[in-house]
Amino acid sequence: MHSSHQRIYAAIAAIPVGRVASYGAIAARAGLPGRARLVGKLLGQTPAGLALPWHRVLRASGRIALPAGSDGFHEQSRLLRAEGVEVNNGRVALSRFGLDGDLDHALWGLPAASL
DNA sequence: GCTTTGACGTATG
DNA sequence: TCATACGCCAAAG
Repeated sequence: MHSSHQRIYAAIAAIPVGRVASYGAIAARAGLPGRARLVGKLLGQTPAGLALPWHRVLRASGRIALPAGSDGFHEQSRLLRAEGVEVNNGRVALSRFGLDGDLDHALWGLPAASL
């Protein structure tokens, strides 16, 4: 059985440590092109405690989707910086940390442990 | 089964 | 860079 959220979780889990991806990229990676909102909604409903690198998911603009100043916002910034991702005022340079950029998209699918 | 709800994306000004 | 509009459509109620 392959529920859409299962594939979405898998796509998120596939983001290498120290890299980020947009909601749209996750959706596409999950075989659901154009369903970025579904990814966001799912994460919003996903209970904390689930071992998922949700913090590596940003908007297409490279900004943190959560409301600036909220707990989640700060939490996400913290988790990203802990992995070496530079976060400035809730923004990340996708040109350097994004998988969508022209960087090594080949990293997709590689288990984080092998990096 | 119809309506509302999104941690979104792209286009446009 | 900000705002506004519109598209998208699976889940939740």
